[in-house]
Amino acid sequence: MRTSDRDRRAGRTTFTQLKRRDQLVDCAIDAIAELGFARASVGEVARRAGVSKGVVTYHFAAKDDLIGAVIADVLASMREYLEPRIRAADPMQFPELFIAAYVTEWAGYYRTHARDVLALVRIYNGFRDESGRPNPAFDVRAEDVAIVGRVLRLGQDMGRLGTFDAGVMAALMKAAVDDLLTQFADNPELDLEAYAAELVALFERATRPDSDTSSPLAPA
Amino acid sequence: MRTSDRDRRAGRTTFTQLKRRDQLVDCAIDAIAELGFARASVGEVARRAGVSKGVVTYHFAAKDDLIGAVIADVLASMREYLEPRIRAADPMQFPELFIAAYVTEWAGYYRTHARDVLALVRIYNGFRDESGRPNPAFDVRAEDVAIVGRVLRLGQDMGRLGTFDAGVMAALMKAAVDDLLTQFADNPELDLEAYAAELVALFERATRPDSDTSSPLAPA
Amino acid sequence: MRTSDRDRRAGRTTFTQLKRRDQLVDCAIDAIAELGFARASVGEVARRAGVSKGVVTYHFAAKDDLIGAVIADVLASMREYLEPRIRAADPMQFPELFIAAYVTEWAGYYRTHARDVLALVRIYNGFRDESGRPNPAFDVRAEDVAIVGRVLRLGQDMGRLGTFDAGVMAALMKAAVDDLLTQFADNPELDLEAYAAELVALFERATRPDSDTSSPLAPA
Amino acid sequence: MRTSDRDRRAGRTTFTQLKRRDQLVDCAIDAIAELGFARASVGEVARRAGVSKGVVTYHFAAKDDLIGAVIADVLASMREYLEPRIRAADPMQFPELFIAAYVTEWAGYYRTHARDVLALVRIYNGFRDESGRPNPAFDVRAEDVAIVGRVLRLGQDMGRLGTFDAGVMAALMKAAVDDLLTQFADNPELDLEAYAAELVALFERATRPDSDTSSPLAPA
DNA sequence: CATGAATGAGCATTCATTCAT
DNA sequence: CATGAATGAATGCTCATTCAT
Repeated sequence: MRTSDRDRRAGRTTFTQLKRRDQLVDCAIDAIAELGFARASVGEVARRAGVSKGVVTYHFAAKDDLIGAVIADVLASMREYLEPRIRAADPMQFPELFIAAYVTEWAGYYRTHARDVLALVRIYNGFRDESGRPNPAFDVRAEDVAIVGRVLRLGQDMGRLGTFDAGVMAALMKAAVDDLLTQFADNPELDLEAYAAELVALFERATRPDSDTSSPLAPA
Repeated sequence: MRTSDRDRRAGRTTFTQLKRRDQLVDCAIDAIAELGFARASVGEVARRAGVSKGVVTYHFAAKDDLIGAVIADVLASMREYLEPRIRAADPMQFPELFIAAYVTEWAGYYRTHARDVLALVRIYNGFRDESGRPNPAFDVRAEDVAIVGRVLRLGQDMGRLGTFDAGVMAALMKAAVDDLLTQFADNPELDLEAYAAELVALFERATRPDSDTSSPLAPA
Repeated sequence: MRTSDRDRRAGRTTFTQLKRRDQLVDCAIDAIAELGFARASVGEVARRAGVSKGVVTYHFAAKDDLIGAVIADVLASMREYLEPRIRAADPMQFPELFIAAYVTEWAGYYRTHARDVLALVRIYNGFRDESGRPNPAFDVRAEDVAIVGRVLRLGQDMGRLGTFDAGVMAALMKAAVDDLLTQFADNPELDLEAYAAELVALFERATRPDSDTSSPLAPA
Repeated sequence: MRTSDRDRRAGRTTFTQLKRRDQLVDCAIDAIAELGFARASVGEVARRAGVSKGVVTYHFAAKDDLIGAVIADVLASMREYLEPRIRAADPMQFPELFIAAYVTEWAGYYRTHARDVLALVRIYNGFRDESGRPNPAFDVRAEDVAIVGRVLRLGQDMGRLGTFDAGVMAALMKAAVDDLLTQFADNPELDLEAYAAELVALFERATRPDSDTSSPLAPA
């Protein structure tokens, strides 16, 4: 996914190219996370990579392509980390366990990749095209929330989760982990695990089966 | 609060001045909400106001002063709307009702002032000084979360709210209303009241007294 | 000399007008001496006068007119101070005493009017029109040097001064008092009288009759 | 000395870079000498160089760096010309010859480099930072005067020069050559050699051993 | 592949000037 | 007379982009 669009020559992608591209994407992530989207200029990225500005232009026809590569890269890294871990919780079988897995694994990801996600958030917040629309790469965000919503709905159908609007709950779970990242970025001392545990407890209370009706009054 | 700093002599502020300042602040809010912080240049604000760039400079010595005026204005408007309404819920007496009031009133505010809060969020996300620190005007944000936390803790002490980390819950409530704004901005068709009602239900489930122990089993 | 050119109504010049003009010229002198010619904007002058920018424009059609007034004012003040004092030395009768008078009186003038002359010098150095030519008001400078030269030549003709190029000597005397001002501006502790005395001694040595040849050996 | 500060990596400076930098410094000198410091904008310098404004920014991060380069360049050129020539007069052995060397060589330098020194003087007069202090690069000026003073004092100690305040005399010598430059700039027809010769004669008269007391009484 | 050089648009800001009230 | 308001040109600077080598 890091191969230049201008790579006319029969899809060839040399090893050097790949290395350079990755390095540039990496430096871009650093710059964006550290300085914010606005201050992360092409020149700054080149400086951090120790190369000339032209190199960036060579590998990415336009700055937007570099940003796109950052987005794609971070999204891929997120997927690579989260998907197997969440799948391991077997959400289709145990949707009620999915909530804990979702929150916990996001927190786990932040522990090692806060910088990357921070860059992603900075781009999400800072980048609008001329019409004011956000980068289409972020449609994936909405999709993710939709998936979470479907899992929650499944849990409800299975009677393992209580009554609530699955869409709202899914959006809130996303908002919760987003906010956790922001807090972590502002305060690196934050205990991610403890915070995540609190969130899990909180969401479990909010989603557990409706005890009132099924009820402790019923015979054991 | 929109009176020029350069108006040293006798604090005089003419009506015209006030009107222009308000107009400029208004156009700045529009521009920021629509185009994002980065694209909301002084020239763009002037264009929207139908005046020359110099007018902006005349009323606001520097762009930061304009942004500061936007922040101050929106914060003041938020306070003016929210404070009496939330106070009316008498959070000191009925902390458990505060949650509903908090979420509902924020949603109500968004119905008429989404644009303003959106601008505020855009500034919050887009503005970093050279050291990367956010605008100090936003310390108020942390304070607000702290206040919510204190109310929740009070409710716990009064036995009206269950066991949970009040700080985490307060942060999540803030994140929830922030996210609601973002969704509303992306989709103006969103039913704010319905969404808010879901959030209220959700947070009430998550914060209600621990039924297991206090318990319906106890004699009437 | 401080009356506005745009004073259309039958040459009338009210007292208030005069006072304002003088005040503005004064503030302009302050601003130029303190901040340099470039930073002495119309707005700055107005600020120092405690009036609006429009007042300056009202009294001086253009900024150049204000600068012209400053030049004229300071030149007039210099004349008023120096002319009678130097005339008192009776240069036509005693050209050899003129040198001491010239240097001493300039130094004396600086003691109370350094600020004014400093402003003049700043204008002289900072002001060029589009073609790069200095303000024509400074032709007076060359005239002054010419006059000094004539006095020196007279002294030579009278045998009271030695052999030297009167033009060069006159220019150097001007350069000497100019330099004295600069040094005084940089270091207000400078002892003007002592410095002037040294200069006088120096110039007397350089201009005294050629002792070797005309000589004390010659019969009375 | 004209190498960019932004050229961190391995101090590499290409030939082209050097040429462009020199050209820009040259054009800056021209612009400043011709139009004065205030009117010598970055755009003007670029126009004279026949390049876009961005080129100047590319080679000099800020305008101050360009000005700094002009100062450094001209000072270096002055040193390169004057130092060996004045040293050749062996001022430590013959301080009385130093005066002639000093004045003559400055005049000689002006013949080919008036434009450069003029630019330097324009900068000296036009550049103040916000606090009103002149550019620290000009401390060298005071140092030079101090050195001249020391040579004069040495001459006095050796009995080769008369009684006078060496500091005042040194300052006047500097003022004299400065003034010579100004006159030459205003009038390119000026005979530098002749003028310098007059100055030399003048200063020799002013500094020669005190003949009155020691001497004409002595036997022929 | 990589570089340095150059470009030009855009930005915030300063400032002299104009003008209605 | 005086003011506040508005204008528009110019300035220093940043930056994405282009290109010859």
